[in-house]
Amino acid sequence: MSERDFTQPEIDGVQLHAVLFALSDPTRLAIARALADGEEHSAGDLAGDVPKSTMSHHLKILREAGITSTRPEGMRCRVSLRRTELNRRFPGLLAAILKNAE
Amino acid sequence: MSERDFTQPEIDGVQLHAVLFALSDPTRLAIARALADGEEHSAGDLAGDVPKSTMSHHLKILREAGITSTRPEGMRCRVSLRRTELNRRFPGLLAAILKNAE
DNA sequence: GGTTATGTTCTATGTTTCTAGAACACAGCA
DNA sequence: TGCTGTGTTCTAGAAACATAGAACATAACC
Repeated sequence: MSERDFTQPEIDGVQLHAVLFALSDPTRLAIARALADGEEHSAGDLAGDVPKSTMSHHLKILREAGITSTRPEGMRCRVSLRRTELNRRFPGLLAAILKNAE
Repeated sequence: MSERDFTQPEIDGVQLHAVLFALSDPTRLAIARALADGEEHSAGDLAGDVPKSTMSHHLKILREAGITSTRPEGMRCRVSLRRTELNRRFPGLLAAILKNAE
């Protein structure tokens, strides 16, 4: 085996309350804001002074809530917002949250 | 003394993550949806088969998050959405959540 | 192979949250 | 005053969550 497992839910299975819960944590909301530039970021890039195990935990919650997508690239990982998909599933939701998080 | 205390935060002090957290619980999201008709509802009216102590707990969280307003009237209480105020504080947020909760 | 860099998983600790029964408080009414 | 309806507060147990150190896994490079 190989290839790390970054399973993420299909967009149609994403639950509204899970999205709201994931973004109700200040640390995770900050991560989402950082990803709002549309670029891929590495976990270390997003971490700041948060320990990496804690960061990994938060990224997992965001990923499993359907908010982010994580892709392995070499020895780091690339995290991005599932903006288009989320907007199809919950029109206007992510935009409203991110805008009001400024 | 008298008059039950239903203190609610001033709208400018309402925190986004608290709003998201309050609505991340399915029971509370259902309460918010029921209140979305713009009418005042009593706690018992909203309760369904949820025990009243549990209901009181959820209503308190919604109230302290700044989402609802509770007014005592006789021996019952009147709960309503702070829709206009919330929309001023976080434009488009509540509408996006309620619409996607359907 | 050995070393370094980047993250994940494991494990443990403490906090918060959910649920709901029991007791209490208040309002209305006979 | 007593009785009933409505809801809050108290209390406790279970479950979920946040945090973070330690160990492990993977990738790149010497």
